[in-house]
Amino acid sequence: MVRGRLADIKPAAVAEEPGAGVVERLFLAAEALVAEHGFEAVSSRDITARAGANLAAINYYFGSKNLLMFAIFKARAAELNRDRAALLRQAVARDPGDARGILRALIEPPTLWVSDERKMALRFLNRARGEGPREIREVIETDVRHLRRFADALATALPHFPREDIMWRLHFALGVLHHNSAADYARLALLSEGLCTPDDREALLQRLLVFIAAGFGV
Amino acid sequence: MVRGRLADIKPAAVAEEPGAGVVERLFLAAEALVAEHGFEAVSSRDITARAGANLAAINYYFGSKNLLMFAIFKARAAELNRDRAALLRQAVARDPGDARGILRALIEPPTLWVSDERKMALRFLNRARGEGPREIREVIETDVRHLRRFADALATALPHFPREDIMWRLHFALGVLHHNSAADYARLALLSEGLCTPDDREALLQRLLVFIAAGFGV
DNA sequence: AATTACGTCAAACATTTGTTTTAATCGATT
DNA sequence: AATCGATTAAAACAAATGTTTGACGTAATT
Repeated sequence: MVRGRLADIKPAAVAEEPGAGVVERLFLAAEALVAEHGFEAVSSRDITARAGANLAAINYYFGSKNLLMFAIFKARAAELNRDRAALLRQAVARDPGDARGILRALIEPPTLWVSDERKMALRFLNRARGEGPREIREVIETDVRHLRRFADALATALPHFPREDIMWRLHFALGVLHHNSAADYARLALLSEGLCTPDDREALLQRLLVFIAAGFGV
Repeated sequence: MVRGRLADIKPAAVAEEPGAGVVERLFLAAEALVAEHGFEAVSSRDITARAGANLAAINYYFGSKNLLMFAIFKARAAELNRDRAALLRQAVARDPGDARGILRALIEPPTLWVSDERKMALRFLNRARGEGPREIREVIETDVRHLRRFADALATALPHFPREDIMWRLHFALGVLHHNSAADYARLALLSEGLCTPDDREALLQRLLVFIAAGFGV
């Protein structure tokens, strides 16, 4: 009786082919369902039905429903952080004093993730922040290593800023970025009478960069 | 057999005295519990236990648990909107071209709501945005009348801005404001190594105003 | 005093949830 | 071919959920 083989799972190896393994299908089904309907609205039965798997599959392969969610979160958060870290490295290597480049490294990945799978990943991560299981939210709250890289880079680029200022503004900038769910865009589209849509991602990236960089005075 | 007396309820009349009526106690208990633990973590039994009421009281007085949540949401959202609208009126009457004053009207109420009851109300509203029942989220998405007042005022104050720009920046500004849960502050405190805490509300208001006004170029 | 409406209470209801169990099935290796 | 481990399948499980019921008491009204 083998159970809870979480250690064996390679979360990055997620294929989209319909004939993919059960583990991948569960991963993608859970991610898409949560992205669309939220954590609480998605049951184990919904996930296994969409994945074409048996109800027991989640517990067999992941140990529990929450561990499945945690695996998805870890995989997607790692992808996002990796993209951001790479851009941050490039920006700092190019010019350590270019605060705008550093901010762009923070903004660009979530803004330009536009493939279907990536969109789902982003919406999953966005939801996880507020609705996700306690284990996930704790990681988000307590693991600040990724953000500290940006804080340090910004402190170097803006030596005249007190560190407290850097932190607060970084906090505000993250607020802008997290406020990017489909629901938020729906309200914006309604408010602007269809004038503002998130379709043109390059334009959105520019708007975000201009707004946030202005907040940093650069 | 009388049931679902929602129409009779005056949500604004919320007293804090321990001897208050069952309706008020249910209202405050549900609000506080949701503020602290989130919508999904709070059951009807939790609420009635905290309110010192019978399990059936929620359905008797409000018709259902969701209608109770909706009543709380309506009451608190109305309070917040009323405060903001009053400040907006004053700001525009003082100087229709003062964009910063308009933005302050948007920022000040949620930032200076510091009494225990008000803090609970804010955390409830913040949670409602993402985790709340569908009915609440639909109202948030579709009822943009309140925001449109600010958009119009900003458009008047900043005539050289294309309306699209106003809308996007207002959208970004709301992102900053919504990003104000206890969890977010916990992460900020950790990230800044205790440097940044939301205790000094006047200072926080100033920081928010500076950041957002800069985003509007004013 | 009788009646009526209102409020409270404990109990039960029907669902749905995540998880576990037990058996059957498949596939490769011996 | 036989065996053994890994996977799938169906069923059952216990716990928790929101809601409803019907009885009981009480206070006001007729």
